[in-house]
Amino acid sequence: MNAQATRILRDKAGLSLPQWRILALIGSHEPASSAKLANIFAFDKALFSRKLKDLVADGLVVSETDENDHRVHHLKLSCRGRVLYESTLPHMRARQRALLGSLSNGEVEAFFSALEKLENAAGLTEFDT
Amino acid sequence: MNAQATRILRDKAGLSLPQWRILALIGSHEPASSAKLANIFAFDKALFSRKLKDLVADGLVVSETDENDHRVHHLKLSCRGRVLYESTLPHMRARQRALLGSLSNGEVEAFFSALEKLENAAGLTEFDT
DNA sequence: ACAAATTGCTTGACTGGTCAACTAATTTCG
DNA sequence: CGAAATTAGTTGACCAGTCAAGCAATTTGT
Repeated sequence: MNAQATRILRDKAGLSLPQWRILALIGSHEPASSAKLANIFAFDKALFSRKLKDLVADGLVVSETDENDHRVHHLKLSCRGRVLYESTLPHMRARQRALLGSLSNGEVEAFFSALEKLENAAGLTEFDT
Repeated sequence: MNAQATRILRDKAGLSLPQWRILALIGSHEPASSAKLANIFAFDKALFSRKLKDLVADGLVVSETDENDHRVHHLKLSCRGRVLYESTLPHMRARQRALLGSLSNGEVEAFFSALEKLENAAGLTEFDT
């Protein structure tokens, strides 16, 4: 599944998967969001920092430091970034529909429910024995 | 979940996750199996080769080249390897039970069924549009 | 028999991802 | 105020995993 997404993004947008995730995160959380807000999305801050740097270098994202707090950077898509985001989004939505379309609504719900339970079980089990 | 397994293996056996997977693969497919047989288990052959080298260097696995075909290596656990395998297996089985125990039998079945469908959908969808 | 294809495996180069240490800016609190 | 704790973000080091190229042994086809 990962490889599929990677291939689509490379062919359609010239982006890596983490780059797309960040671009989409910013695109869907504008007008302003700091990396901290993105951090809440279970996205490693180190990876975020590095891939964001690429996006800024490519001119897809503009980052300007806050006036009051010089630590925070406000991120938004550049014109090119927004165009790329909006032209890529339909492809990724289509992929998502195609993936989830192989399952019934009930199956989708059960799948995510089970996944969540597994995650919780993995996190809570201590195994000090 | 991955991190949980990694921590258990580090604490109980001093193994990395891929090392354990290889050790368990050999341990459960003795008396003899070449890396090719392991390759069928969706295990990247490059990673297999490198991690196997570590296991051999650590004296947990013995590798002897086939008499007739000098390309293939027959792999089996050393004494220490077998002891480690058999002492680690219960911990990993307990983990698996704890994980799957958070789900009903029906949920487990539905989860793997959905996962398989998703994998197929990802593999088959072409997205040439 | 012997060149060409195949097979088993190794190596190199690269991306993704995680953790810990670090810097700098800011807030908290005695 | 000013030292200590917190927060935002960067960097370094490392492991997992994948892909392609390579090498040597073997099989195939003529």
